[in-house]
Amino acid sequence: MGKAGGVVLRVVASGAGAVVDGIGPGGAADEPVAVVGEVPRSAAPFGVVGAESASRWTWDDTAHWYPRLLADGVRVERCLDLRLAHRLVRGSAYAHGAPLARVPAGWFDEVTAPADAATGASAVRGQPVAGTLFDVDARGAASDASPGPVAPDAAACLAEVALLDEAVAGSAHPGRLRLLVAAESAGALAAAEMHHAGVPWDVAEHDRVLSALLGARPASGGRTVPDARPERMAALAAQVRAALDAPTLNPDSLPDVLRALRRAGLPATSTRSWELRGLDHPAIEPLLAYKKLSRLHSANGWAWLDRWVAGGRFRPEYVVGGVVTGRWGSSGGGALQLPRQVRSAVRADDGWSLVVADAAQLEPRVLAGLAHDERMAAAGRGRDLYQGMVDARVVEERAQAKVGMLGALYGGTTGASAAVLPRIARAFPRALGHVEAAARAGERGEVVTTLLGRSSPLPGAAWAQVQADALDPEASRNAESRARAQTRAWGRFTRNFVVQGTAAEWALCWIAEVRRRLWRLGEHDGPPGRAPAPFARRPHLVYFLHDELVVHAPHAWAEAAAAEVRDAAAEAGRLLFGDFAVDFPLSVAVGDTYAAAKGG
DNA sequence: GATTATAGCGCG
DNA sequence: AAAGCGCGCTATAATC
Repeated sequence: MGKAGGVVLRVVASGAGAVVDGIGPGGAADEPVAVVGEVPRSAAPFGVVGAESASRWTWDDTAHWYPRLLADGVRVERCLDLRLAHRLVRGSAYAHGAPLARVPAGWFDEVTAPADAATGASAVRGQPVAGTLFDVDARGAASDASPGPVAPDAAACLAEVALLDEAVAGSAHPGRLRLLVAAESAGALAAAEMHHAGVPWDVAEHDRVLSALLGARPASGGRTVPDARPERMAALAAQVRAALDAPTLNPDSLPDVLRALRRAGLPATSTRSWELRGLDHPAIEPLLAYKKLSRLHSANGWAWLDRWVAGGRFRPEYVVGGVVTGRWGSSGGGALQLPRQVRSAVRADDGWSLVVADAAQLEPRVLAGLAHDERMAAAGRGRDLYQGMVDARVVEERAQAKVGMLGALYGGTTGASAAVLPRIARAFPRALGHVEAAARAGERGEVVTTLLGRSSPLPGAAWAQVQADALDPEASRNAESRARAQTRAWGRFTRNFVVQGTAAEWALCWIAEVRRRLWRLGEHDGPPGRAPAPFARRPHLVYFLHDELVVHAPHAWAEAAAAEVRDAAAEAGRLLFGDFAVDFPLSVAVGDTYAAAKGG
């Protein structure tokens, strides 16, 4: 028995592949804890998974360990990800006085662990890393050049647990921080599981979409042809060249295009689509069409398909905590930017369905809860929030509500948004007051914090320098206006941070609840599908996009899964806002493809 | 020749 | 028709 912070630890097995399991004194504040130094090839023999589902696996980095377990078909119910927890708690204004905040930056402060690339690559093929499991951990002993921080061993993990426990217990909001850490950790599990399961991808359908829009695929066999554009793109390029009387124009070269436009007498200052749309010239239409197709071709065309889809699955890497606000990032294939054009290629396996859910007006609803704005919460209760604003006579039309609300969240100061902002401010003074306060704090260079305790970064040294320059008595007007612009920009960032960040917390709770509930549904007794173990007979998450998720479920279980997704959203709202009632309605659709389910 | 920066556009 | 926030990715330009 060892004691670390308020957590009692019990050694289950030790040595190479050490697993340390433990049970805390009880209560939500002292969850059972397991610390894993190294994970054995299959952890099932240790009996800490499944049968003892109350255990909370604790490890340095979910993204490093969990893919190996999943490759063995092992699912972990709960975990504490020390790296994610460290970054959250250390950076949180709620815990600013703790010793944790003063330890020197080390391995736990890295955004992503160096060896993750290899782990991810192996998981892409659904195979465990052969022969490396008990080898020297490559993360600390990096091949050559820069050594970097050393990966923590079990003792370092235990020390980290103690520091975290102390910091959270002594923080301004221990309950919120615990929920945040648990939700972030659960998100890491979900992210690894989604990578493992993959998005079911219909390559033939994707190819049909591309061929229909782009025309015949250019021959790629043999050597590369210099001007090997798909048929439709080549035709449009020819039209643009003809219209601009520029026979050698490369439509992919921005300076080239800009020069040609100006030579044609057009007042273009850039080649951005929205600017081109305002110009009147026969070259514009084919140029815009070309750019649209070019984007599809380069970002999500055949090359993308070849590179990112294998075995009927798209397996992006989700980067939990990869965005300052707490949203996830992604790497590999642009998972969070899948254009609508190709979403029909996301297709359930035979005998399976997709449940596609997205949270309606998530950010404004979160703001209502965050600011305890009862009138705003009421406007969204049981209905579309923007329609509710029309019904309450805040604005005349739904579109005004939407554009005005977005302006409030982002700090818009111009156009239609600014025009309706005063009416929204009058109707919802608490909500608007909350984001205004966040903006003012940011303008003063202060930190702002989400509901559960994720704090914004401080502006960098360059920011301070610009501010200092402007205070110089001999500062130019230019320097002053630069400083002012920068101040306002940081205010817009912190204004949005509290809302986007708290919305990300809601989404983490949602996805955590969904994965827990889906697993509880149990195994379907039909034949196994094409999903890898442990999900072959179970509904499972396959895609997550900020306020939207997709579940892949055996056909007969799709409706049950959809119900769980809805209930999970309500639960997420309760977890964040407790007794303050805010509705979080979802649009949920069950269908064969992502596009169909979205009504597109 | 290899790297880094930029413009532009996809998503929420 | 876009602005105001947050991202990732690609092709090309610029730079070493």
